Amino acid sequence: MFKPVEEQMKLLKKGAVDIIQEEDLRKKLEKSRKENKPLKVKAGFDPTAPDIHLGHTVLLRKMKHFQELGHEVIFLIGDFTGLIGDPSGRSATRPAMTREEINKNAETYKQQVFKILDPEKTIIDFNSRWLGKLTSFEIIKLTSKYTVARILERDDFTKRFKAGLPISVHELLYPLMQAYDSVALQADIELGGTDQTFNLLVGREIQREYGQEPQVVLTVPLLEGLDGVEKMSKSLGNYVGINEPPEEMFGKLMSISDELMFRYYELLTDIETEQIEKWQKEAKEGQINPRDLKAQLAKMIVADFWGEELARKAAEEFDRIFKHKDLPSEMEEKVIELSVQSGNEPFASGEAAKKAGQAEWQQPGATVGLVDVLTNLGIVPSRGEAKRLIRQGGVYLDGQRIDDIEHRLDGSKPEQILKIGKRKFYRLKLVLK
RNA sequence: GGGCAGGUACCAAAGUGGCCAAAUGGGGCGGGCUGUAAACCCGCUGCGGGAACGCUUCGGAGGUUCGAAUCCUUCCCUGCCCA
Repeated sequence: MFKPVEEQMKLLKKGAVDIIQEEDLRKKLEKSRKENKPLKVKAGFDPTAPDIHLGHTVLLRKMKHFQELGHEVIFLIGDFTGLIGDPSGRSATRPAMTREEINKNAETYKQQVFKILDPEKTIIDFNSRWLGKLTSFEIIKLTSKYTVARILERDDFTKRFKAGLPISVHELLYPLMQAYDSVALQADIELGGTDQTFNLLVGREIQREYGQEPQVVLTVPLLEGLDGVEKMSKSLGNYVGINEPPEEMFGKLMSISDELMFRYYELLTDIETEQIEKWQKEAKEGQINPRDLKAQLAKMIVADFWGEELARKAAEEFDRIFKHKDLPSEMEEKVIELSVQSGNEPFASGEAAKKAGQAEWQQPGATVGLVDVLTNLGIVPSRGEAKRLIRQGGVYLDGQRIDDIEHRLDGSKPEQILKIGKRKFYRLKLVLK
């Protein structure tokens, strides 16, 4: 039933940063094969992000590898630990979440992970199931199995400690709680991003304390976000959500740097490393246009979530707009109501306008200022922002740049294409009221 | 419990009675160049106003002053040292 150990090892090692200990993993695989019993593979997810993005999929893909090999994958939602706030990778205390938020996010997770994981083979669990039941006595017993010095070894804590930043006591408990998850589940393997290494290792120690065979820790790299520097995260806004529409996804992926593109190939596709390296070389030597490679990557990733057909369409749409400088085939429609009343009340009222020699403002008929259009439609947050945008030449009406902040629209053209910056298009409708 | 140092815009960080809507850097946005890449160049970046200017902002609340981010009181928060 199970594939030969070395064959399994090859797939599992692909893209992994660390396997602690590799020998232990091999042994576990051997035992599983001999007894024809799948390994319990656990990966914990913090319920902070309501939307799964490509960063999460690096780990999900690794989970899928285990599923493909016939092992039991547990998608653990840290609903209890979410109440504490994971300090990993943080320079500040993470705010605790409410029960409602967590539940809502957990639901979203469930809906999304199956775009990658096999629903038949995935067990979803919540750590509140056991952590919520621990008595004070048991918690203290758990905490007695680890020392403060060891917890402070952790990078995040050390950094914060040295920088004089606050660390709350409950944060120190986090690694222990997560470790206890492994005890409760009797996990054979725990997966996580490299930022989780410490927590995962504590799991090994604590399992030993509870008389279990320590889990194997397998870490995957953190995916850099679109900026190529920070890790991909919702809060940094440098992410590609797996629920995003194909065009959106495609566009975002086309905006990444060349360097990052190869990284994404490595971590987000099944392309062999050798092939990626070859492309890298060819791009450098000018044999391949990096743009084309990027388009291929974008297409592949979009296809993972939306299918080939939609991916192809997204690519076409992209070319249409940016290569051929054409209009998108679909644009959001925005409607503005014009009324004679509003038209007769420009910025300054009668007296003031006259004084300033701005009699032309008094034109009869229904008009609306472009600045008002932008703000009223919620395209920009404030009028100042709208003016800045116009003044700097970022606003186009029917392809023509408008850089006059006093530009007004009347009803003569009931429908126009409003373009903001390089990539935002709207179908603007003026309705006379 | 005592002593010390701090809390400034999205972030970091200057400013220590008027010239401060607040230097500088990062980020963001717009423009240019491009391959919606990187690098680079230019501009903008509290709110309202075409502008003059007005309004709100420097942890919270009070106060001194013609005038406060800057001085005083008090409260909250953080770090360090001592106990």
